Amino acid sequence: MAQDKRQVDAITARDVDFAQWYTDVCKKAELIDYTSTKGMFVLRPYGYAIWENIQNVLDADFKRTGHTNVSMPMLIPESLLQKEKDHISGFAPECAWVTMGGSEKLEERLCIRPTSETLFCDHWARVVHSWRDLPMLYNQWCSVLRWEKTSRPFLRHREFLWQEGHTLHATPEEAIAETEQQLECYAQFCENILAMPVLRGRKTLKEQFAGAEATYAIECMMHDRKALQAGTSHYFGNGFPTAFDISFTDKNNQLVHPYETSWGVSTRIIGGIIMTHGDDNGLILPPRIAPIQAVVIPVAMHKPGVLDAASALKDRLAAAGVRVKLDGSDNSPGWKYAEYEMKGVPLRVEIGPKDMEQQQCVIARRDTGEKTFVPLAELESKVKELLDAVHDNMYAMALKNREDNTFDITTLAQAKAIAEGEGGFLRSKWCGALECELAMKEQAGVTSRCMPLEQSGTEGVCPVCGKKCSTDIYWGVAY
RNA sequence: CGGGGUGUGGCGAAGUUUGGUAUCGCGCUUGGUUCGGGACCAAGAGGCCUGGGGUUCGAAUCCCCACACUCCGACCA
Repeated sequence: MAQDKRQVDAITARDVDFAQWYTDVCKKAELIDYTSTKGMFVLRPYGYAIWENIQNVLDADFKRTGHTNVSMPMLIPESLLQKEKDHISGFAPECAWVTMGGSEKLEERLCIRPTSETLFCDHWARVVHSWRDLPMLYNQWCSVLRWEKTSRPFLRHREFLWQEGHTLHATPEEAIAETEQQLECYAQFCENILAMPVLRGRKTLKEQFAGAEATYAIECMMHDRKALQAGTSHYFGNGFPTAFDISFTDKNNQLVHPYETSWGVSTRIIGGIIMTHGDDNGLILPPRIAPIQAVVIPVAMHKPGVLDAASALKDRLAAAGVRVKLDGSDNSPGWKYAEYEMKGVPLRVEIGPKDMEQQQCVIARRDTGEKTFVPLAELESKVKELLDAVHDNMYAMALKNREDNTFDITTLAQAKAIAEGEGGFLRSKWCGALECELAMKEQAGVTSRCMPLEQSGTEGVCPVCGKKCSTDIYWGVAY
């Protein structure tokens, strides 16, 4: 299109340089800004609004299953962090410490929380006494700090926002059920709200969370065929409760340790949304979390009645429960089209003098670019219908990308060829040996993503050692 | 943490090789004309060139040292 020449702020093409495209979108869609503190970012109003919508949906889900929100301290005494030794050895390299209080050196240094298992356990050790106190179903929305060496918007911040659920149960069965329930909660959130298809699976021992007995995750494929872990759910057994001396008297009057879980989703998932759905015109937001679901653009708005007509459309949509914005600024219509495409607004509603004569408006979809003339009488129903259609199409496109780029392999050579070529998910059997997992990393450059919960049950061979085995596993290059 | 790249008004760049006190586009402000895919005209405002040392009569430019961002690895969510 000739008009494209006027795009002064065009972003890097997605398939030319995906990393640069990603950074361009984060900045130009006004999601994020850099700060004077290395590795830390500002979530700007539009970026934070996405997070708020994610919070609203997830928080309601958590509450529906009986969880309540709490707030734990930001600082952890070193002695507390050291109680569970796998945990501290996993997190020690990325802890930041507070060593001074005012001008006084502290007797014991305090870790700025990288995660809060130890804080929850410390608290529970004080308050849990009886089986009647269980389960403890807690969650907190907070930020945590990990001293990362490199950072990228949303994908890796030194400080990031997340929610961490922590629960305590009387039996292992109950705790495992909780772990699975929360994994499924995340999976459905991704699929039904974010239009992101996920693989539900268990992590290998090597990829397991520090201190966990089992780690489950949902894995998504980004447009560049790399993997992003969108959420995790851990089963801890009673390792932490034992280390922290949490015990309760059960129904048989026996003093026993309870079983624990934790699960989390962070702002990283916003990076996943961007990299799953975006295109060369910028962001494409899933309608169900888009801060603006429809933007009304008046055309030739100096002409009599146009602005009033546009305003009426906005009011009707707002009354129908649609998150809608009217852009009455004096930028040209074309400028506004490009602007809201960059910001990923799912629907654009145009109204101008010609439409007013016809008692209609124009609705353009962000995902396909398709424009439809809609009689004004059908505005609300059509907008809702299109929002669902956009969601469904976004999901279908993302699923197609994953399916087209998932390959069954039986040898290391095949794995290497695919990883060095276009990339994608590799599906194979795995014998369970760490050496074979490491060989995949060293020779093919891929790490294990997960062992899917749905196992085929068939027998095959490990692509590295050739041994007969039946565990299905996915490999890929991860963010 | 290793290897590359970059740092000049809000953004993107030119100027650096060959030192002489900063240029352009976009954006911003004001006024006017426009408005169906990033409008046009006019008049303005805004930078001691990432920071700190050094060389020099004189440094955006040459030399050291920091810092930040970015890409590729390693590591990690």
